[in-house]
Amino acid sequence: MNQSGSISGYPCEQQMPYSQLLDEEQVELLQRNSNVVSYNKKDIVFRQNTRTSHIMLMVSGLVKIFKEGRNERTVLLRIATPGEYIGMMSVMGDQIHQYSASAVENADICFIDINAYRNVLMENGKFSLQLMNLISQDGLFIFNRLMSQTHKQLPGRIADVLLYFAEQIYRQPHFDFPLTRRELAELAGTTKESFIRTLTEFKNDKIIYLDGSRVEIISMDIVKTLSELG
Amino acid sequence: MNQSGSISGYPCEQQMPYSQLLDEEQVELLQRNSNVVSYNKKDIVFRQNTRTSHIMLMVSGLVKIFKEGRNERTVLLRIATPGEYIGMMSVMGDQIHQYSASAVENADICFIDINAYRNVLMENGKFSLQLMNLISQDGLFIFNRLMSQTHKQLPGRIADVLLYFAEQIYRQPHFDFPLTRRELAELAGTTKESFIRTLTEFKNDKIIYLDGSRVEIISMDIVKTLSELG
DNA sequence: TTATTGGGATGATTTATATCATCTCTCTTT
DNA sequence: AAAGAGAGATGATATAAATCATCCCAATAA
Repeated sequence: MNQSGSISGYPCEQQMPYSQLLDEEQVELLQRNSNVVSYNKKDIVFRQNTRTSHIMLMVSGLVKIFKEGRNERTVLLRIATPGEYIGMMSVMGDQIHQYSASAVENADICFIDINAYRNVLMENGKFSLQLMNLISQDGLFIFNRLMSQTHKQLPGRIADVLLYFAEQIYRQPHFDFPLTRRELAELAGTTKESFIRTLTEFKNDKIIYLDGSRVEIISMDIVKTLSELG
Repeated sequence: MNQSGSISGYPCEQQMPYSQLLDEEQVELLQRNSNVVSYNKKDIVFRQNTRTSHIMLMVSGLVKIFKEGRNERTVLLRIATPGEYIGMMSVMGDQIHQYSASAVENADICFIDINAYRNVLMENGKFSLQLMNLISQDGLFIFNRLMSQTHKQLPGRIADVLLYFAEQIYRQPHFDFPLTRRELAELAGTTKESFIRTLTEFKNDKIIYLDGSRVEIISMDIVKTLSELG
């Protein structure tokens, strides 16, 4: 439930998108105002409804971003991978985290002081425009994910989850789910039981190979079709 | 289905958020590169999957932003009011409109050349940061709306629609729906029939007064409770 | 003027999926 | 070694909401 190590700030630059647009002075400013924090699997990074304190950039590992519902229902929005900012919309928006984040596997996250970062944005228009682009992409992505959850039915949503891991996270058609069935269900906007059932059907229909957390997409075409048909 | 008039560019400045952060030269640059286009009720402003061409700022009227589903299902995301940008996330994101927009009532929209606007962003860090804030807010807003649609059941979603008009659009507890029942249903993420039924229940329960498109929220407390309980 | 179309409203029926109830299996914990 | 505790799996049941089928009414077209 808590943070441990804290190494030098320099991995931040490597992972930071468009850091090549920064001049030496700007890099150094960010450097001086960053530090990397390590999290263990299941550690909470931040909780929704708390004030934002830093810009956070994934250095290594996986972190899940989720919304905890008042009446128990929690929704998993996305899995953040190295090189991605987390909580950026909230930092730039109303300064209150709109969702929570926790480590799915051990993760290092670079914390950058907001004011230093804003100063860089203020004086570097190109960098600033690129960040705007990232925030927009991020918004559109979550938007599409939620559209999937709202307006597709189960098989389409499960297919979306499979495609998400295969295309966005692992970039290959075979992988191990890094999440429990319950979490996967939250990612698909359904219940654990329904998720399992539908996944089992996919397995029986030979669309995927499945053994525990091991998955191999046998027919990518069918998965894509299911996703498109909704 | 088409655009008509086209007046001088100056209303843009009045409606543009944070225009007070611009210097005279920047205002003039935007001025020279803007023009206002008038739309009649039901006119399409832009269609999803088309390339973005301009920054668009609402000057007057109401415009609905919606996603058209392949298999007929269309989702109404929000109603844009004067002073709001439309399509901004797409312009700043991947340059392809992710949704469509059409006039709900006669509307004037200021079209600003993207390059002129970007130039201003590049040289005016404060303005740029504020825009980032707007985009983030916008993202969080749509995010919350879709969360409502995904994870609340009907009464909660209908309550959300009522609150949306009462609080965001008209800022008073009595108003006329500017949309048909079908469109309202799309806003609530349901079908026309289910929407009508639930609204009728609200009426029978004396939570609202309802006559045609006329609505008066009698018990704001109950509506808010319904929204919160989901 | 009559016919046609589209919105609004309701009842009856169907259906997708959540909920409930078990059962097994594997880890921890003691 | 025994006893929980939690994950995965599967069948039975319940239910919210979609779909289907009408009907009315007002606006527009022929």
